[in-house]
Order: sequence, then C-alpha cells, then structure tokens
Amino acid sequence: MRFADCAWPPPASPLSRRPAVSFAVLATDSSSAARVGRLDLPHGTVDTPIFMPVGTQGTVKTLHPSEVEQLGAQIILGNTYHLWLRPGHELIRGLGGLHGFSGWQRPILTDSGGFQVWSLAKLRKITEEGVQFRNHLDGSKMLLTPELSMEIQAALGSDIAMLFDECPPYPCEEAYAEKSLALTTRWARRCKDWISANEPRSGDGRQRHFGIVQGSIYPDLRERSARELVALDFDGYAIGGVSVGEPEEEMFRAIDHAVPFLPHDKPRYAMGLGTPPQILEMIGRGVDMFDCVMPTRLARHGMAMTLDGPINIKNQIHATDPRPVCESAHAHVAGFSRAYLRHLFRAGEILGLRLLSFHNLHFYLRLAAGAREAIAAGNYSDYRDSFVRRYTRSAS
RNA sequence: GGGUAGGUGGCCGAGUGGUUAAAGGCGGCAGACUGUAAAUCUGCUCUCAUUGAGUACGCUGGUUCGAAUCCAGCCCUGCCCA
Repeated sequence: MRFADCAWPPPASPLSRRPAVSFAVLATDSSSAARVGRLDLPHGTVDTPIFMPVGTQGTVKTLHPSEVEQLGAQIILGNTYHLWLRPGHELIRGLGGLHGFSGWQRPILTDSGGFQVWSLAKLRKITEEGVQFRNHLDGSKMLLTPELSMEIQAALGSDIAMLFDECPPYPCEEAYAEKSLALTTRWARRCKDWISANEPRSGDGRQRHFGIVQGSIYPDLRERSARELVALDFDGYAIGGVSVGEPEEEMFRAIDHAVPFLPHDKPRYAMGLGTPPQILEMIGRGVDMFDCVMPTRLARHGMAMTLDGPINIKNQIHATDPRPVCESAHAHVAGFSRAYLRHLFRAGEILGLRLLSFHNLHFYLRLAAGAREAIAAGNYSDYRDSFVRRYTRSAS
C-alpha cells in the first residue's frame, strides 16, 4: 500500500460492523504498535488512526463546513478558551451548541484551554484554583478553573471534552514537571467530580472525556501521570506537553513512556502533532488520534504539502510551473497550476489560502486513511517507510 | 511669459552641513511556523570583494576640513496667474 494508491474518499471499513461500544480496536499491525479502531460518538463514528483538523474558533479557518465534510474529515477541534472569551459559551449553548452554531454536524473535540496555559504564558498566573488569564482580547483578568472548563465544554456540546491540564514549557526542570503533573492530576479529579455532579446526558449520547498525560520528558513522570489518570477512568487518554519546542527524539520518547501505561481498549491521542512523518511514526507507536494547526496554518502562509515534502508556493521557482500542487491533490484543487497558486498568494487573494488549506488537510486526512488501510492490510511499515523515504528525500 | 512648490535608492517617502549607503512603508528574494493571541513573524534587498572599497540624493560648477543638506546657473515636474 502506497500513499499514492489510496482510494479517495476512503471506503468504509468492512471491519467497522461491530456492536456499539465507545471504542473498539478492529485490527492491529504485526510489525508495530499501530492499530485500526472505531470510536463511536454522539455525532458519528470516527475511524482511527485519524487526523482532526483544528477549528479553534468554531471554524476550520477559511473553509466552509461542507468543504471540511467533502474532505472526509470525521471530527474537528474547537477551543474552550477562545469560544469562552468570544462569543461566550452561554450564547453558543443558546444557539444549538457548537454544532448548531457552526453548522458542523459531525463529531467535535474541544480542547480544555490547557494549551493556552502554555501558549499565553506571559498573560497568566497558575494557582491551585486554576489559571488566571489576562484576556488577550481586552486585557481583563479572568479565571479558568477545571470546573469552569468542563462547564464551558458541556455548554459547547462537544463529543469529546478534554480535561483541564497544565501544559508545562520545554525545557522544564524535573521538579517543576513533577509539581505540574500532580496539579494536572488534582485538576483531573476535580473535572471528574464536576462531570459526575453535572453531566446531564448518559449512554451513547453523553459527552466523552479524555485525560491528558503530562510529565515533560521524564519517563518516571510520564508513567506516573498515565497511571494516575487511568485510575480515574476516562473515555480516552491524550499525551500532552509535546510539540512545545523539544527535539523530535524527546517527543517520541515522551510518547513511548506514556503509551504502555494506557489501556489497550481506549483511544490514545497525541495532542498538537505533527508533521506527516511524525504522525506516521506515532501511529506506529500506538497513537490513534492527532490534531495539528500545521496543515491549515502553513497553508495560509503559502506552504503546500507534497509527496516530496513541503513546498513554499510563493517561491519564484514556481512562477511558470503548470503542474498541480501535488500529484495526490484532490480534484477540488488539482485543476490549478502552481503558477496560479503562487499568483494568488502574491496578489493576496483569499482563494489561495482556501485552496492550500483544503489541499493540506486533504493530504493529512489521506495520510491517515492510507495508514488505516495499510494496518488493516497488514503492511503498515511499508506504507510508513515508503512515504517517509520520499517525503524527506529532497528536504535535506 | 510670471509666480510658486518640488526633483532622494525598483516605487512612495523622511532627512535639510559631519554620527547618512541614507528612517519608514511598498515592492522583490528567502526563512520560520506542531492541543492557532498566527491571511502571522523574521532576515536580506546599490555594486564588487574576505575585512574593506567603489559609486549614489535631477545636471554642472562653487563655498567648506567635510555637502543629499548651503550658493549659482541649467534641465525637468506639479499647481496658480497670464
């Protein structure tokens, strides 16, 4: 199975006819820890491994929900922090939750605001109670707590709510990482208490909750964090605190030191990852779910993913190139030349942002679909290796 | 013809005796981006060479130790009046 041979849109997996359970592992790879799974959620089913496009503010930037659907995206992200500040979770609740409000009818995962603890570090103060933010919109002080994060996510009505965590920076002293993960665990307990006291729904329609493993680059801490969260019993587990500036090898190690302590029958989610080769690497290490701003942000900055690595469409070299951006491009984009795409970017035309956003997401989604097919077909290592070999060949 | 304002690096535009190869913007050429304060940010952008040198603020001449900056003449442009 090669990336270029993958059918698009991907066929429904014949493996996915099973009794309704929240998550089922349907196939495993013999040469790696990769597995194919199915995750049943209130708004639909998600085939794993999966890439989840990021739609922080209730929109996958530049794209119409129908286009995101056309891409075959099965689940997208939203962000608690941003939607809380603007337009406010009660407003969204009143307009049909995030699904009704945004027009996206498939599953949504909401991040808890924990990442903003890291990304807005200059504007916040962490206490036992929660995180005091200086609102980046108007500078006013606001307190986000585990309970409030859960309440906001319940109001948004996402299919999966992430627990409120502290994402420590890199590098991070071991003592701080230990303190931080202990806080994340205490917050997880408070999230759980809030959920059991307030979650109105039950059964298949209920919101799922994923814990977030922290512990920076320290193996013992990763293990401890994973064990503590698993003991609290959530619907799935994420590995956080990665892709915060650490070398790639540290990132892989952090995953490896967490995955073995996570249950086989629950989905595993590596937060914020990654480049295409990183995602294939992580799938081989047993991760099921990914999200990353990279395809959409890079698209808006003129970078297009191709089977031969990313290219900067703004570069002069593409000025008269009649070829499509990539031989694997979706028909929606394949009809446009690199020369035209370059022109759109140089002219500041919005269509350029849209076409590359569409293209890069297609590339990522197809990468994941190909991985699912390859795992089911029992040749995942070949798929990964042949993709990475070509993708990185000209990059160096 | 008279008056007046002005001519600065690819373009716009600041500078009005030395710290000016000349602010800033645009344009151009690259780079960065990983649970999105991001259609953003960074670097380079006269010529040649390694430090360094050369050429350059309409043109020509002058004043001065030193001129994009002061003076004279000329050329050109905008506006106003004939």
